[in-house]
Amino acid sequence: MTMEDCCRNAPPNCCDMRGLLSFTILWLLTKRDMYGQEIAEELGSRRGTKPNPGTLYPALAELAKGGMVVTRKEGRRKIYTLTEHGRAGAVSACEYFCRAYGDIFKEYGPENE
Amino acid sequence: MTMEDCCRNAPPNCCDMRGLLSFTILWLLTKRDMYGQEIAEELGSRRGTKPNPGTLYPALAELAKGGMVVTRKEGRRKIYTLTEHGRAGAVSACEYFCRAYGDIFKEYGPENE
DNA sequence: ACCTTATTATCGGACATCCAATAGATGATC
DNA sequence: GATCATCTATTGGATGTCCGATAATAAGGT
Repeated sequence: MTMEDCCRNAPPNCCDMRGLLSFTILWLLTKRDMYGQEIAEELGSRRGTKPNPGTLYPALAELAKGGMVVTRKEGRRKIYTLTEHGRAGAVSACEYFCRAYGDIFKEYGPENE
Repeated sequence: MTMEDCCRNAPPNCCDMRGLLSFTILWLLTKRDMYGQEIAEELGSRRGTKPNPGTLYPALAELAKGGMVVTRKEGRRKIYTLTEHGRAGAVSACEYFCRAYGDIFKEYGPENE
Protein backbone atom coordinates (compact mmCIF):
# COMPACT_ATOMS: atom_id res chain seq x y z
CA MET A 1 0.00 0.00 0.00
CA THR A 2 1.47 3.34 -1.02
CA MET A 3 1.15 6.73 0.64
CA GLU A 4 -1.17 7.67 -2.17
CA ASP A 5 -3.50 4.81 -1.34
CA CYS A 6 -3.84 5.36 2.36
CA CYS A 7 -3.14 8.96 3.29
CA ARG A 8 -4.35 11.31 0.59
CA ASN A 9 -7.73 12.12 1.99
CA ALA A 10 -8.55 9.94 4.94
CA PRO A 11 -12.19 10.21 6.08
CA PRO A 12 -12.87 11.56 9.58
CA ASN A 13 -13.99 9.31 12.38
CA CYS A 14 -16.47 11.67 14.03
CA CYS A 15 -19.39 10.86 11.78
CA ASP A 16 -20.44 8.57 9.00
CA MET A 17 -19.37 9.74 5.54
CA ARG A 18 -21.03 7.00 3.54
CA GLY A 19 -23.40 7.70 0.71
CA LEU A 20 -23.57 9.40 -2.64
CA LEU A 21 -21.75 6.60 -4.41
CA SER A 22 -24.02 6.40 -7.44
CA PHE A 23 -24.16 10.18 -7.55
CA THR A 24 -20.38 10.49 -7.57
CA ILE A 25 -20.09 7.84 -10.26
CA LEU A 26 -22.54 9.75 -12.45
CA TRP A 27 -20.51 12.88 -11.95
CA LEU A 28 -17.23 11.16 -12.83
CA LEU A 29 -18.77 9.84 -16.02
CA THR A 30 -19.68 13.35 -17.16
CA LYS A 31 -15.91 13.85 -17.55
CA ARG A 32 -15.10 10.81 -19.65
CA ASP A 33 -16.05 7.21 -20.24
CA MET A 34 -14.42 4.89 -17.74
CA TYR A 35 -14.16 1.20 -16.92
CA GLY A 36 -14.81 -0.20 -13.48
CA GLN A 37 -11.30 -0.15 -12.03
CA GLU A 38 -10.80 3.34 -13.34
CA ILE A 39 -13.92 4.49 -11.53
CA ALA A 40 -12.72 2.75 -8.38
CA GLU A 41 -9.35 4.54 -8.59
CA GLU A 42 -10.98 7.93 -9.04
CA LEU A 43 -13.32 7.36 -6.13
CA GLY A 44 -10.39 6.19 -4.05
CA SER A 45 -8.26 9.23 -4.65
CA ARG A 46 -11.12 11.59 -3.91
CA ARG A 47 -12.76 9.94 -0.95
CA GLY A 48 -9.71 8.33 0.61
CA THR A 49 -10.82 4.74 0.24
CA LYS A 50 -11.43 2.70 -2.87
CA PRO A 51 -14.85 1.11 -2.87
CA ASN A 52 -14.92 -2.64 -2.53
CA PRO A 53 -15.94 -4.65 -5.62
CA GLY A 54 -18.94 -5.76 -3.61
CA THR A 55 -19.97 -2.13 -3.36
CA LEU A 56 -18.99 -0.81 -6.75
CA TYR A 57 -20.32 -3.38 -9.17
CA PRO A 58 -23.85 -3.56 -7.79
CA ALA A 59 -23.97 0.24 -7.93
CA LEU A 60 -22.88 0.22 -11.56
CA ALA A 61 -25.38 -2.52 -12.36
CA GLU A 62 -28.13 -0.43 -10.77
CA LEU A 63 -27.20 2.60 -12.86
CA ALA A 64 -27.28 0.46 -15.98
CA LYS A 65 -30.62 -1.04 -15.00
CA GLY A 66 -32.00 2.47 -14.53
CA GLY A 67 -30.88 3.52 -17.99
CA MET A 68 -28.30 6.01 -16.74
CA VAL A 69 -25.32 4.28 -18.33
CA VAL A 70 -24.62 1.82 -21.13
CA THR A 71 -21.60 -0.45 -21.40
CA ARG A 72 -19.39 -1.87 -24.08
CA LYS A 73 -16.65 -4.47 -23.82
CA GLU A 74 -13.11 -3.48 -24.78
CA GLY A 75 -10.67 -6.28 -24.15
CA ARG A 76 -11.31 -7.43 -20.62
CA ARG A 77 -12.59 -4.03 -19.67
CA LYS A 78 -16.20 -2.98 -19.49
CA ILE A 79 -16.51 0.66 -20.35
CA TYR A 80 -19.32 2.76 -18.94
CA THR A 81 -20.85 5.64 -20.84
CA LEU A 82 -23.59 8.01 -19.75
CA THR A 83 -26.83 7.92 -21.69
CA GLU A 84 -28.58 11.18 -22.49
CA HIS A 85 -30.89 10.47 -19.61
CA GLY A 86 -27.89 9.81 -17.38
CA ARG A 87 -26.18 13.02 -18.38
CA ALA A 88 -29.28 15.10 -17.71
CA GLY A 89 -29.70 13.33 -14.39
CA ALA A 90 -26.10 13.95 -13.43
CA VAL A 91 -26.44 17.67 -14.11
CA SER A 92 -29.62 18.03 -12.09
CA ALA A 93 -28.14 15.95 -9.28
CA CYS A 94 -25.03 18.11 -9.18
CA GLU A 95 -27.18 21.22 -9.02
CA TYR A 96 -29.21 19.73 -6.21
CA PHE A 97 -26.03 18.74 -4.41
CA CYS A 98 -24.68 22.30 -4.63
CA ARG A 99 -27.91 23.82 -3.37
CA ALA A 100 -27.94 21.40 -0.45
CA TYR A 101 -24.27 21.59 0.55
CA GLY A 102 -22.91 24.72 -1.09
CA ASP A 103 -22.64 26.61 2.20
CA ILE A 104 -20.17 24.10 3.54
CA PHE A 105 -17.95 24.48 0.54
CA LYS A 106 -18.11 28.27 0.73
CA GLU A 107 -16.83 28.07 4.26
CA TYR A 108 -14.24 25.30 4.10
CA GLY A 109 -13.48 24.87 0.41
CA PRO A 110 -11.19 27.61 -0.91
CA GLU A 111 -8.46 27.02 1.69
CA ASN A 112 -7.63 23.54 0.40
CA GLU A 113 -6.44 24.28 -3.12
CA MET B 1 -47.83 21.84 3.02
CA THR B 2 -46.43 25.06 1.62
CA MET B 3 -44.37 25.62 -1.50
CA GLU B 4 -41.44 26.13 0.77
CA ASP B 5 -41.87 22.70 2.27
CA CYS B 6 -42.14 20.69 -0.89
CA CYS B 7 -40.51 22.45 -3.81
CA ARG B 8 -37.49 24.44 -2.71
CA ASN B 9 -34.85 21.90 -3.46
CA ALA B 10 -36.38 18.64 -4.53
CA PRO B 11 -33.85 15.79 -4.78
CA PRO B 12 -33.25 14.23 -8.21
CA ASN B 13 -34.57 10.79 -9.06
CA CYS B 14 -31.62 9.57 -11.08
CA CYS B 15 -29.54 8.39 -8.14
CA ASP B 16 -29.66 7.92 -4.42
CA MET B 17 -28.86 11.07 -2.46
CA ARG B 18 -29.03 9.58 1.02
CA GLY B 19 -26.22 9.87 3.50
CA LEU B 20 -24.23 12.46 5.38
CA LEU B 21 -27.00 13.07 7.89
CA SER B 22 -24.84 13.07 10.99
CA PHE B 23 -22.21 15.07 9.15
CA THR B 24 -24.71 17.73 8.13
CA ILE B 25 -26.06 17.91 11.65
CA LEU B 26 -22.55 18.48 13.01
CA TRP B 27 -22.04 21.25 10.50
CA LEU B 28 -25.34 22.94 11.38
CA LEU B 29 -24.38 22.90 15.04
CA THR B 30 -21.15 24.78 14.33
CA LYS B 31 -23.43 27.72 13.53
CA ARG B 32 -25.54 27.75 16.65
CA ASP B 33 -27.12 25.52 19.26
CA MET B 34 -30.39 24.04 18.07
CA TYR B 35 -33.19 21.79 19.26
CA GLY B 36 -34.43 18.80 17.32
CA GLN B 37 -37.22 20.37 15.32
CA GLU B 38 -34.99 23.27 14.44
CA ILE B 39 -32.40 20.88 13.07
CA ALA B 40 -35.14 19.08 11.13
CA GLU B 41 -36.31 22.37 9.59
CA GLU B 42 -32.80 23.35 8.55
CA LEU B 43 -32.17 19.96 7.00
CA GLY B 44 -35.52 20.19 5.25
CA SER B 45 -34.88 23.54 3.66
CA ARG B 46 -31.42 22.53 2.46
CA ARG B 47 -32.01 19.01 1.26
CA GLY B 48 -35.60 19.32 0.13
CA THR B 49 -37.13 16.89 2.57
CA LYS B 50 -37.36 17.01 6.33
CA PRO B 51 -35.97 13.89 7.95
CA ASN B 52 -38.48 11.68 9.67
CA PRO B 53 -38.34 11.57 13.46
CA GLY B 54 -37.38 7.94 13.11
CA THR B 55 -34.32 9.05 11.19
CA LEU B 56 -33.37 12.19 13.06
CA TYR B 57 -33.54 11.18 16.71
CA PRO B 58 -31.44 8.04 16.42
CA ALA B 59 -28.80 10.07 14.58
CA LEU B 60 -28.81 12.68 17.35
CA ALA B 61 -28.62 9.97 19.99
CA GLU B 62 -25.64 8.44 18.22
CA LEU B 63 -23.83 11.77 18.13
CA ALA B 64 -24.49 12.20 21.86
CA LYS B 65 -23.32 8.68 22.58
CA GLY B 66 -20.10 9.41 20.67
CA GLY B 67 -19.45 12.53 22.72
CA MET B 68 -19.93 14.92 19.80
CA VAL B 69 -22.87 16.79 21.34
CA VAL B 70 -24.36 17.42 24.76
CA THR B 71 -27.96 18.35 25.49
CA ARG B 72 -29.88 20.48 27.92
CA LYS B 73 -33.62 20.78 28.46
CA GLU B 74 -35.32 24.14 27.91
CA GLY B 75 -39.07 23.93 28.31
CA ARG B 76 -40.17 21.03 26.19
CA ARG B 77 -37.20 21.47 23.92
CA LYS B 78 -33.94 19.56 24.04
CA ILE B 79 -31.10 21.75 22.92
CA TYR B 80 -28.03 20.28 21.26
CA THR B 81 -24.58 21.84 21.67
CA LEU B 82 -21.29 20.71 20.14
CA THR B 83 -18.60 19.53 22.52
CA GLU B 84 -15.01 20.54 21.85
CA HIS B 85 -14.49 17.12 20.39
CA GLY B 86 -17.57 17.56 18.24
CA ARG B 87 -16.44 20.93 16.97
CA ALA B 88 -12.99 19.66 16.03
CA GLY B 89 -14.61 16.66 14.34
CA ALA B 90 -17.00 18.89 12.41
CA VAL B 91 -14.14 21.01 11.09
CA SER B 92 -12.08 18.03 9.96
CA ALA B 93 -15.15 16.43 8.43
CA CYS B 94 -15.96 19.60 6.50
CA GLU B 95 -12.41 19.76 5.21
CA TYR B 96 -12.58 16.13 4.15
CA PHE B 97 -15.92 16.78 2.47
CA CYS B 98 -14.46 19.67 0.47
CA ARG B 99 -11.44 17.67 -0.62
CA ALA B 100 -13.70 14.84 -1.73
CA TYR B 101 -16.41 16.84 -3.51
CA GLY B 102 -14.87 20.27 -4.14
CA ASP B 103 -14.62 19.73 -7.87
CA ILE B 104 -18.36 19.35 -8.15
CA PHE B 105 -18.92 22.67 -6.42
CA LYS B 106 -16.37 24.39 -8.60
CA GLU B 107 -18.28 23.25 -11.62
CA TYR B 108 -21.91 23.56 -10.58
CA GLY B 109 -21.86 25.80 -7.52
CA PRO B 110 -21.43 29.46 -8.47
CA GLU B 111 -24.35 29.50 -10.91
CA ASN B 112 -26.95 28.83 -8.24
CA GLU B 113 -26.53 31.83 -6.00
C1' DA C 1 -59.34 20.00 34.46
C1' DC C 2 -59.54 19.61 29.36
C1' DC C 3 -57.96 20.12 24.85
C1' DT C 4 -54.67 21.37 21.54
C1' DT C 5 -50.19 21.82 19.94
C1' DA C 6 -45.28 21.20 19.99
C1' DT C 7 -41.58 18.24 20.74
C1' DT C 8 -39.23 14.19 21.62
C1' DA C 9 -39.09 9.40 20.82
C1' DT C 10 -39.59 4.37 19.20
C1' DC C 11 -40.83 0.46 16.04
C1' DG C 12 -40.41 -2.14 11.73
C1' DG C 13 -39.27 -2.46 7.11
C1' DA C 14 -36.65 -1.01 2.99
C1' DC C 15 -32.47 0.07 0.70
C1' DA C 16 -27.68 2.05 -0.46
C1' DT C 17 -23.26 1.68 0.98
C1' DC C 18 -19.57 -0.25 3.48
C1' DC C 19 -16.37 -4.37 4.20
C1' DA C 20 -13.78 -9.12 3.75
C1' DA C 21 -13.46 -12.97 1.12
C1' DT C 22 -13.82 -15.44 -2.86
C1' DA C 23 -14.51 -16.67 -7.59
C1' DG C 24 -14.71 -16.42 -12.77
C1' DA C 25 -13.17 -14.65 -17.04
C1' DT C 26 -10.09 -12.52 -20.10
C1' DG C 27 -5.66 -10.84 -21.92
C1' DA C 28 -0.57 -10.89 -21.69
C1' DT C 29 3.83 -13.36 -20.91
C1' DC C 30 6.75 -17.09 -20.90
C1' DG D 1 -0.72 -24.24 -22.92
C1' DA D 2 0.56 -22.98 -18.26
C1' DT D 3 1.03 -19.07 -15.49
C1' DC D 4 0.29 -14.54 -13.98
C1' DA D 5 -1.93 -10.23 -13.61
C1' DT D 6 -6.04 -7.64 -14.53
C1' DC D 7 -10.74 -6.92 -14.43
C1' DT D 8 -15.40 -8.11 -13.45
C1' DA D 9 -18.49 -10.11 -10.33
C1' DT D 10 -20.99 -12.40 -6.23
C1' DT D 11 -21.92 -13.65 -1.39
C1' DG D 12 -22.98 -12.46 3.34
C1' DG D 13 -23.03 -9.45 7.12
C1' DA D 14 -22.95 -4.73 9.31
C1' DT D 15 -24.58 -0.09 9.60
C1' DG D 16 -26.61 4.52 8.45
C1' DT D 17 -30.34 6.67 6.41
C1' DC D 18 -34.91 6.73 4.64
C1' DC D 19 -40.02 6.23 5.48
C1' DG D 20 -44.89 5.65 7.68
C1' DA D 21 -47.06 5.01 11.78
C1' DT D 22 -47.57 5.51 16.40
C1' DA D 23 -46.67 6.87 21.04
C1' DA D 24 -45.15 9.66 25.19
C1' DT D 25 -44.31 13.91 27.25
C1' DA D 26 -44.82 18.57 28.27
C1' DA D 27 -46.29 23.39 27.68
C1' DG D 28 -50.15 26.65 26.79
C1' DG D 29 -54.93 28.27 26.11
C1' DT D 30 -59.64 28.06 27.45
